[in-house]
Amino acid sequence: MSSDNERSERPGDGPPEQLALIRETVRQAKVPRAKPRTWRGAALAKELPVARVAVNKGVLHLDQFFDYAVPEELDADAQPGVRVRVRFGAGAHQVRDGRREGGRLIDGFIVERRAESDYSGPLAALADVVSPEPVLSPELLALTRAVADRYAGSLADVLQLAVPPRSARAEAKPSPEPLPPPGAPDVGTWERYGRGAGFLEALAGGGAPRAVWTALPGPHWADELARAVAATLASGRGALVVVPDGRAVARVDAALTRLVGEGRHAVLTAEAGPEKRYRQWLAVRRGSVRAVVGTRAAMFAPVRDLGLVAIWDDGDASHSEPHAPLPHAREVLLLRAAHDRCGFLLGATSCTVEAAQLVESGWAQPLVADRGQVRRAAPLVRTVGDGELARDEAARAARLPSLAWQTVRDGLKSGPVLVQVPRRGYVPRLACERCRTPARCGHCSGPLEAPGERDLRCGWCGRDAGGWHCAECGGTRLRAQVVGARRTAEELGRAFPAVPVRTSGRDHVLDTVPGRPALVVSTPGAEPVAEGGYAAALLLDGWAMLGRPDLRSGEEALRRWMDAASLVRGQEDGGTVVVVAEPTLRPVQALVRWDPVGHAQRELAERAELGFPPVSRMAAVTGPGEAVAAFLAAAELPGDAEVLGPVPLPPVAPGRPRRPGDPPAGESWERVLLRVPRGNGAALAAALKSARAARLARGGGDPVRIRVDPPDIG
DNA sequence: AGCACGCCGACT
DNA sequence: GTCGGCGTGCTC
Repeated sequence: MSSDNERSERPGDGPPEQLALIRETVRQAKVPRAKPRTWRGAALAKELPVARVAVNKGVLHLDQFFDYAVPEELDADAQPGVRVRVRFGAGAHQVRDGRREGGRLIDGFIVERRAESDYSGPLAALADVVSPEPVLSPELLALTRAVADRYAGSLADVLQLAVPPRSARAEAKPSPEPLPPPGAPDVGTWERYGRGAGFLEALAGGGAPRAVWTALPGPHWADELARAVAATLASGRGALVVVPDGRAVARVDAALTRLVGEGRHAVLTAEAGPEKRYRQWLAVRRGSVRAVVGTRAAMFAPVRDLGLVAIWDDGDASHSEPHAPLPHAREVLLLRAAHDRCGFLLGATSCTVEAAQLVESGWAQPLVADRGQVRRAAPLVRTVGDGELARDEAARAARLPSLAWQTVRDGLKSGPVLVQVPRRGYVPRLACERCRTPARCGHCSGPLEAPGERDLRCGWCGRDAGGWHCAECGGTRLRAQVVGARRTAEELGRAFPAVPVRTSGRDHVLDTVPGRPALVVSTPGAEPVAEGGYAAALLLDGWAMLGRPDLRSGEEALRRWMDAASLVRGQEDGGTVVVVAEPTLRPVQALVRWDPVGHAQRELAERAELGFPPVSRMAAVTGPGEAVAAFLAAAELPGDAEVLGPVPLPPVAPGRPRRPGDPPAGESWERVLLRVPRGNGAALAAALKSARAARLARGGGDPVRIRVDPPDIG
């Protein structure tokens, strides 16, 4: 490539034939040699002439380091951690016109300078040092290695996630001088939690406490996170906070600025352009700022002397990285906490089973408020079951129960009222209009769907269900069990014509709304914060959330309800929430009692009984049936690994957004689940990795997809 | 992934 | 005899 020639022929480079070094012909190279080659005749670095390079190529069986010779001209710049270009490929040994030809130029990172190589063949020379900026520190290398191993992925894939693309302009700018550590903050609203003050003190005193924090509902969580960061900064160490989205970043950023001023922390989000992002990242890497708040990509931020890693709302799906090897921010931060022996804080209004397990295993202490605090902060929650709804004549006409109407009407007297509706695109579950029995397929009992206005078919087997009648009451009319955001907004708007209606959803997310009476219709996750809190909330998406046949559906429904209900005033201030869902269901009861931890503990106990994650570690292998079978036959799985399946994967329903791991359109794939006891996850990942490497090396058959911690086990 | 080496059939 | 098919294996 011409650009390469330009590089290697720039002034200051040695003569190409010298760079070509030490290379005898390929034929001679085949002759067995007793000793490694010497660098006869080549102008090489005098000290440590070998650079060990992590080659940035995602191919799995190349997941190893390669040694290159360091030419004298590159000696000064070729330090550990810098980006380099190297020739890589079978042609790299060819010598033509005294210059090494062939082999593609690819990117990599120097991980180490050494005196000699343990590779027996002749070494090629580094083609170039891209920049003298050492971006891959030993700590970041160790972390990315650990993440790759945890997820049976390659180091190169993880490096791609961890090290942002270079921007020469950003590198040219010097980062600002670091500010001295701030003073330790006072406890603020952490006093509401039993061990909250002690947790902050431990951080400020240089300790490494680990906690799962169940945040009280209300607006204080961002400030409380910021105080944990400030306490860590006060100890002279760095801190890292990962939150689900840009709105949450902005809240923590603002709280942190109030607490420690500007210049002590960096914000890392995808929203900033690549150059700005790299500039912020460099400021962190260079030690100019000691604290980071950001979205999931920030989980790899190279914070110096890490004293605390924190994650907010770990149940939020955006903490799952959608690029290979699909790591989850919580798991990456757990690896960092273990590796760096730093503090760990997992906070959420609700509670995932994984969080409950960190407490149950004794690894983390719980940070919870007592029931009195909870009662003060949480709204009054009331339920309307579907049966009740069906018997309620007024509700049938208006599609909303009278309790809900009453709550909205009362709430609007004193402030804004939040209405949480399912996201558009959720396929509404259909039910008998008269008795509310879910409509099921006569052949396979799958749920019925109405993709068009008129069509009616089974969501599992696809059979037409035109002549449906209710198996319970003989009714022939159906209703959607959830109502769309727009229609609900319209109806409520018509019912309260004097009140403004605002909507917040995917296309257009409101950040805040004023404290005046208004109807605020929002999809889950997009709820704006109301000044002074909402007077009331109506949670209408219960059917959509709980109807899904997913292990997490209960936890997920509770999380979304609690996130919305947290924006409502406490019950002392009249805050009321009405949830339209069957009151006997476990997540509904947990919402009424405001007991997310108890819910997670019960889920965890159930998973333990069934051998489900996180009590066990699972991995999914998917692909064409023969490929999955061949892969399993060749893999040397750990002795205690259970093989579940294979089962055919349901084809991707038309219209459903594609997720990573979905088969290509039109293909039918199979899936096998592999299960090992907790603690043997590393062995399982290693076995999967070497099996895939062997398969790729042989070039045999269709590739399979491997997913550690599959999210959607039935 | 590329790319070269190597051991088999049709051509000057 | 030699050119070239693409099966197999390596890349510092």
